[in-house]
Amino acid sequence: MPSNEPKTSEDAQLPERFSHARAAQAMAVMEDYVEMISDLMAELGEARIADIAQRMGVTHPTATKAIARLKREGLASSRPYRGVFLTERGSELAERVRARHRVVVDFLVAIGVPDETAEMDAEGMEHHVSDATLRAFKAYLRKKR
Amino acid sequence: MPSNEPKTSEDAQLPERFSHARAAQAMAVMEDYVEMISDLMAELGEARIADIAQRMGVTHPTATKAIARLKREGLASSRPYRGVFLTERGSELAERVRARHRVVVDFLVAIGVPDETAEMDAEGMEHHVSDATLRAFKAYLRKKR
DNA sequence: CAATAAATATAGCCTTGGCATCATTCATTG
DNA sequence: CAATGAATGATGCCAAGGCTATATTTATTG
Repeated sequence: MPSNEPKTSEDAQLPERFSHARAAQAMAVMEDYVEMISDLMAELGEARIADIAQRMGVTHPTATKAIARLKREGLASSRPYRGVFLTERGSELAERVRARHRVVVDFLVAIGVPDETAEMDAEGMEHHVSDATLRAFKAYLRKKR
Repeated sequence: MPSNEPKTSEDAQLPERFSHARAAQAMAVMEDYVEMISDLMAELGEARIADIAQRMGVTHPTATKAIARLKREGLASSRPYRGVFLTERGSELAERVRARHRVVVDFLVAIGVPDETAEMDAEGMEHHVSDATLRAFKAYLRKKR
């Protein structure tokens, strides 16, 4: 028999799907923090550790550690006892994330998901929404309106 | 001023959204393994560590550790050098996960996402799809067909 | 039925993202 | 301008989920 691999038409899960999902998940936390910092700066003029932690629902040490990672990745900057700032790259990421989040929430609401639930689900789903899927969401919203 | 909290109408992210997403994420790995074990048993008659690891795109020790957790959580059972089995609870979970996965993929395809992308995105998204959102997906599919 | 190959198990290490606790610095305000 | 309370920082702990490397067991086959 020439073929031992599962037929392409079958659903016998390729490992790439899982590693891809794992990679997306690894970005998720950073995306959330970056967006939160951006929100806080817009709302309050500054992003303080205490506020970040409170809104993320974690303790300060956890927030501090996350921000340390953002700094390592070149997305944020901060000096002791001062607030946190986003770098150019951080701001750009925040904008993309914010826009995507909005589309996902709007889309869910548009297909009949209650507002609160849409917010809940979007928070986790958004990190796994590819550009292609995002375009499909947008297309649906355009058509519907 | 009587109110210091952000108005309910605003989007000032409640911490619950994030902790909820984190909780969902904590379940995600177990859901994936349980579904994979179920798939392998259906396809090959047994679920061996090597196959699980290969399909999940991880090394065997990683798969072994994940299965140890499933056992601790009462979702799977296994004896040394024998395959892995699902408990009653494990099988039920696998069925729910499989059904949800199918709906998410079908839904994405229905709104115009390419098959391959739908599979990719669904793999990450599905774990954050609530019952309410799942119902909305199903409703859309019914209407569309 | 012994030798070898393939699976499985075990151990140890790393990173991430949680936590609690304690020390330090900042900022009010008495 | 000192004292106190609130933020921040530092340290150390834990579990999960990756990995490599090294036993050990099982299965196959010469």
